[in-house]
Amino acid sequence: MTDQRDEGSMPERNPTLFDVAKAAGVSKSAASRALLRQSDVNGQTAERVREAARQLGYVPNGAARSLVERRSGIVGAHVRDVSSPFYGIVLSGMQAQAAADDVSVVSTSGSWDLDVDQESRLLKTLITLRADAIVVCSSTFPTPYLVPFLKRIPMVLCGWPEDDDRFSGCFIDEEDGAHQIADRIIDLGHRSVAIVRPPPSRSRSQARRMETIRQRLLTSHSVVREVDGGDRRVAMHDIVNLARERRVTVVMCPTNDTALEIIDVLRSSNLAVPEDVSVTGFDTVGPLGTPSLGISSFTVPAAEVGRRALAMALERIDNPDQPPQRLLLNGNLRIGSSAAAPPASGRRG
Amino acid sequence: MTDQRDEGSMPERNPTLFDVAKAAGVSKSAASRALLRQSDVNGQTAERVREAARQLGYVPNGAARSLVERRSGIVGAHVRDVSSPFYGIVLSGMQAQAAADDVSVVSTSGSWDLDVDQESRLLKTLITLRADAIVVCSSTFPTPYLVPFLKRIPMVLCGWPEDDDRFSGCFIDEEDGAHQIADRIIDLGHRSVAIVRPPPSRSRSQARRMETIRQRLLTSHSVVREVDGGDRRVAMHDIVNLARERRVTVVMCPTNDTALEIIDVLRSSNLAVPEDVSVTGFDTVGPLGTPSLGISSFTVPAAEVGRRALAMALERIDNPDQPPQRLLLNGNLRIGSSAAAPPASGRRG
DNA sequence: TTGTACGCGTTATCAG
DNA sequence: CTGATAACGCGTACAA
Repeated sequence: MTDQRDEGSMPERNPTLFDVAKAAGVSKSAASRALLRQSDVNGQTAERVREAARQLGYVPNGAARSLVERRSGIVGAHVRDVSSPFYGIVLSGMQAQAAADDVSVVSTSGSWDLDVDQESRLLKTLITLRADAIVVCSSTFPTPYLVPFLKRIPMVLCGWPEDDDRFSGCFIDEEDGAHQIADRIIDLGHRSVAIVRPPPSRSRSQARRMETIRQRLLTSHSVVREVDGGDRRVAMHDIVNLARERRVTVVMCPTNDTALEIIDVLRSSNLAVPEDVSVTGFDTVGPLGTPSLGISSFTVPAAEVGRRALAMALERIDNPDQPPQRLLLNGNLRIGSSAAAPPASGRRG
Repeated sequence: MTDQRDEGSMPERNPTLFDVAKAAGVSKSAASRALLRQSDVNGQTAERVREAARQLGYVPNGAARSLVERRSGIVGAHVRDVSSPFYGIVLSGMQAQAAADDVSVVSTSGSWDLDVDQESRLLKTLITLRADAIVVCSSTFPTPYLVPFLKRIPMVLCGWPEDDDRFSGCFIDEEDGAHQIADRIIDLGHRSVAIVRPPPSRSRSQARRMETIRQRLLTSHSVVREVDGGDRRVAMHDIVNLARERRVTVVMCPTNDTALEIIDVLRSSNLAVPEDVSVTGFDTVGPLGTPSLGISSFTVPAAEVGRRALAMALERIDNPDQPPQRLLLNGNLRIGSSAAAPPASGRRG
């Protein structure tokens, strides 16, 4: 029954439901019902309460509400690397769906160099918040770490494919994308291909996608030369040499960032793209997706992935016992001005 | 004193402190003290409690803790547009600082097309969570909407400058950047300049930065032609014509995305960059910042802005009554291969 | 050192 | 229609 409180150092305290009730001259319960717009409340008093709430700038305390309602009304999203345009757009998509379904999405995030402990901490933040569901967007966090929570809270993975079939998830069908772009390069007539390997620690999915491309190329008896992308300077040097000596007619990259950079380096070395050598990227989203840039790449529906992942999460909140469900979304291959048929003098494998 | 609970539809319930205590054969309070590593607790029992907590996979309920401690231990970040590389990197910077200071950062986010109501909703989410402080990264959300909360919760603005001096904030010194890049273009000898205006609704800061550039150019008696960036196709058409007719020798863009696209369009139109026409961008972060692309631009310390903004927020939690504090961080001008002296035949203003 | 009792702000139940 | 009252899970004086 404390009516007085000790003022902290902050000038003003967040008004509580009690404050609103007092101002409206009713009890907490009546105020609560009025604000929740439940039916069994007098229109007069209800209006008084709402007015008082507005005057005071009342915002309900989610902690208290979460405690008694046993649900927080928020969905947590963990995004390993927000500075990646792909995941930024995924997050935007989730937000759009959230607005439509009247839930709040809050996210924890980091950068590409997070280690497992740091990501665990971020996930624990979401668990501590008692998010009603969690969407995990990280292509490096080992799923076994998530398993203990799987029985307690709906979880869905999101982004690039994850094999663990204990989990639900919404993914880009990247194997299909890798096949599409490899096939197209073969169709164009290329048989001598350089592929750029990303540093494996940075992204499992990038490594895997290039491996898939390599496998596919080999089925057409192409000659595939691998360039280690670990050291950027060395990689650029190697690529220019390969192209200049006509040992490859196309350079395939794990991302569009890399492709863009390589195109620039090649042109600076007086090699014409695509006349002398073609270049391809992957996972076009954001600014690098503008048509006029013409990077040949696999364009992915990032926002759609976010939307669907959130929808899956919400569905699992209502029905937590359903079996894991996996959704693969297709991207589109777009051959822009950075790729064309190999030059006539190009070697054949 | 309820010992039994009704199992919901979720297979397993989150274990509570009570569960841990029961498993360790002690009371809730003892368990609490053991987990909080307070001193007045027997080493034996403490270990038993911690073991039980580990066995059960206990994660404290943040709502309950927040309620009793009257602080949530989380800092909220609202980011209007996470798909923008700038804010993605700002968020990464905040996260780095948060890890160092042992606080959790959770964020709400959207995309560039959020309206005021939607952003209000997102902010209210953070207030409802009772975040201990809030960092607002939005160059369009009107500060008056924030004022009511200013007295209740430490807030700091972050990103591009905001004039309202009731607020603390950490910003890029973009006026300086605008001056630097304009001055440099003048120094290179350009006197006929096209500047691309962004659609004003999209970003106040972009509009303002171009206006600053324009003002600065006028001091050197340059001829400034404005191109409305609202319709991309029309803008591109206009720019190509201006360049082809030698009515401008340089095109200045509000962002690097735009610059990159324009460079590509110009080159496709058989205009050499920078030989025939120079192009500049702004706010280089992320993939578009790779040196080899050579976009001439103002490069900004986005991660640093995030770090400092979070540090300011934490400082205000401890000392909420301090007056508003503003921090301006400088970027670096980098003239890459996209800008050079105007061609000899370039007109003079 | 340990347990008991209370309160944080809210919703839900049940008497009036 | 309204107002007490009991939880929700946790930290913490206070008593043992």
